[in-house]
Amino acid sequence: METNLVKFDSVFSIDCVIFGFDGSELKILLIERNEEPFKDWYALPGYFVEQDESLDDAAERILYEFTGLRDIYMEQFHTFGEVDRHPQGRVITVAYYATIRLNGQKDLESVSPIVKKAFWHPVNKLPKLAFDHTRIFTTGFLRMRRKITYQPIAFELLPEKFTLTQLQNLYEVILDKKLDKRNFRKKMLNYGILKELNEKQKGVSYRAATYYKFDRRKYVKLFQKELSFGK
Amino acid sequence: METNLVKFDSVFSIDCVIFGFDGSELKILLIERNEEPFKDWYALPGYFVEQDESLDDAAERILYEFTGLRDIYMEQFHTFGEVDRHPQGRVITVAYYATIRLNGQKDLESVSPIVKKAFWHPVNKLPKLAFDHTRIFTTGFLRMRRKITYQPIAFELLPEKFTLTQLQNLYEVILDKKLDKRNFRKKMLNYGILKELNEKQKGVSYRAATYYKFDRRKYVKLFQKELSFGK
DNA sequence: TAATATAGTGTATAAAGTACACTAAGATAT
DNA sequence: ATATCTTAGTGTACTTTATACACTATATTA
Repeated sequence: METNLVKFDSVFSIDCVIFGFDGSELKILLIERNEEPFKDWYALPGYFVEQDESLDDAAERILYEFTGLRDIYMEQFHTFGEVDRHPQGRVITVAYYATIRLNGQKDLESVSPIVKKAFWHPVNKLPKLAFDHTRIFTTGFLRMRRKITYQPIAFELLPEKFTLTQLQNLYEVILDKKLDKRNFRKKMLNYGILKELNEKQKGVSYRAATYYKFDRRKYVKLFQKELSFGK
Repeated sequence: METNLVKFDSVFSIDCVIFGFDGSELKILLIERNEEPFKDWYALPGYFVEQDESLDDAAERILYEFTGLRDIYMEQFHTFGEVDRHPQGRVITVAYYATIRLNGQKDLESVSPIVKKAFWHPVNKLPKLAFDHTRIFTTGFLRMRRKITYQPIAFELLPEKFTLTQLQNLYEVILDKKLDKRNFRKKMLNYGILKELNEKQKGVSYRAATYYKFDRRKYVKLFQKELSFGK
């Protein structure tokens, strides 16, 4: 793999683990690399941080350049600094993750020559990824899974309007287990962060489900009071 | 402040937020700097990562060199990468935290010329710190506070043998609120991770309390089953 | 032996989580 | 029109966990 590549002393990079949900499958955003090392491999969107930009800014810029996605709220989750993780030199990478909704219309379009294409891939049956990106993905996935148990981040993955069954499917996919329908609904509705809409599913060949949407204001209120230890 | 300092392009560093508890006060480990920039200022123990060491290794080494402490389990919690956070150039720092017990006997002793001295300082009334270390400390403190609500990390801060009242004091200091004695004891004992010892306090001028110790095996068992969403 | 200071204990109530199975409604085929 | 299919939608009893609250026990010292 190591051809006649430039060597560098030490650089920072960013890698992004972007989760998306299409209603039934949980996906992750990958790119196909157009540059050595790991040319033609699949990888997480990620690249070097510039001298004059903060980590958060770099994450936003790189995600845009590689995939065309903008205005995605990403959160840093871990920094990977093994000595040999990059064949060209010492690269320490700060990993970010985000959860976003997949509307069919959002086309991915790279404006970077480093990227052959960007695409969504189901998180099950991930192919081998470049560098240590498989490990980065796994760490990010576990972090996201843990977070969903104490913050209802699942809403960010769903379309604007969604049914309770879709919401439950998403939880089941992420947690990888079946949940009880009645208990799930009770719990979610009790949070008080769902608005029932005056609208039902159309074009389904069975009883149409009611659509809900997410009340972002109440969500913020509810989850900003930090967990307390009780009295 | 900026004298005729070396400039560097980009480097990684480590900073450590080490919490200690002496039975009544929660403290943090600080150093007094013996080197520009911020010579004579107080700061978190932290320095540059070498080319050939991983982040975790660097954290361990730097903590030892600066304070004499060894074999401390530290956990990475955030990476700070603002462009101007270091006056000499672009320094991205990976912050670690740990919670340890303060036995009087553990003397702090720096073997580094960069450090004038290392010492424990109460987390209340922290002095102004070098660089953005106040912010790093605050982020670490909030992380630790959150963690204590779902993992009994407090045991790592206490001496080998401790009384339930000491344990409760610690929780009250960290959470900054009073807890109910009976409920606290019930909850802690219910975890099943405490062993009651056949030994009581000595030299106190009131009824002596029973000592407990922490059953690390049961602890690990209990808190390795990840939080679940229920059924 | 009285005073003081902290250790140690129980019970009733409220809230949250869990287990579990049937009816309702729309679409489609006959 | 009616029977069939498929998913939506609902309630209740039980268990577990959290909360509120005040007195007795024991060691030390005056």
